[in-house]
Amino acid sequence: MIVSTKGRYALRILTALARENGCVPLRKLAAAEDVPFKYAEAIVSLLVKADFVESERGKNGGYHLTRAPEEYTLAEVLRVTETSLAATDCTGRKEAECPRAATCPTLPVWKALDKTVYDFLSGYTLVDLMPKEQ
Amino acid sequence: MIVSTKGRYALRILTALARENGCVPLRKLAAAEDVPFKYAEAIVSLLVKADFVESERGKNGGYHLTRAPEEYTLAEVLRVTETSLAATDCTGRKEAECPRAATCPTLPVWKALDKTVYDFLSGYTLVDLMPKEQ
DNA sequence: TATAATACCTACAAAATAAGTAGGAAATAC
DNA sequence: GTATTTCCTACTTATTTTGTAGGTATTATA
Repeated sequence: MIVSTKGRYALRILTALARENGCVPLRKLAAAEDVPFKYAEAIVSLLVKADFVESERGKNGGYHLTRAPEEYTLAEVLRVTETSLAATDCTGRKEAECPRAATCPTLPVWKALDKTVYDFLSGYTLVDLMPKEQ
Repeated sequence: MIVSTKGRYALRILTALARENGCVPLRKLAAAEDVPFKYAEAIVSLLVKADFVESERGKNGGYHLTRAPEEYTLAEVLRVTETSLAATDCTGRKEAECPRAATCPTLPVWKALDKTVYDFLSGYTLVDLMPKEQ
């Protein structure tokens, strides 16, 4: 699988933030988006580290986006939340390990697949995940 | 990840078979391709069920392909060996479960991604995984 | 200044999946 | 009848994913 529950939760949280204008407490976001609150905390901490959101602490605190929604591609977001976006370990976590790599005829196929997926995910932004009004 | 160790082992076994003309015992294939023998047994049993290979039992037995190597697309093979080729649970194992499905704005994106990956994998066959002679 | 609401942090636990093993029964060439 | 093979069931181990528990630090506001 390419996109885990965690990644989809991250996208839900970000799109929920994109609908608001001010600072939104996580408890509210998590409840609205059906994300377990404590898990949401772990996820948002990744989003803060990646500078996708900024936090305000203390009472009335919460989170807000740091950019316009159309400036978050799915590729960028998922690269942060997924352990690996690579098609296989051969091009992901164990890329350096494989003794076959130099001559492996399959490796170029996985690399091309990685690029295909990455290009696809780069073609969508948060805006594409927000229900249109009509 | 899209393609597991199991799937890659299956492809190795099939390409190894493609290089031979007769019936090859699994013990030899597994040794040549660095696949743990017992795991290889489990994998080949899937390949038999999918009619990708045929077996001959008893002494001098083994396996052989049922088609020409160029008639096995990666998509076909991996659909058999991977738990799910879907980009997410939303389009895979839990497709029917999600109460959001009817209105989810993200679902069409995952479906398009699934198609992109599937089309990519349909564009390669075993032949593309076999080292060229020169 | 106390209180309540929030972000933030570390460690742990549970569930699911992937990867691999063990031990044999059934078939077949020789 | 023996050696070699496929085939079958069940189990084990490792890894990853998905969460949870319990607190500390920060801040608005009554």
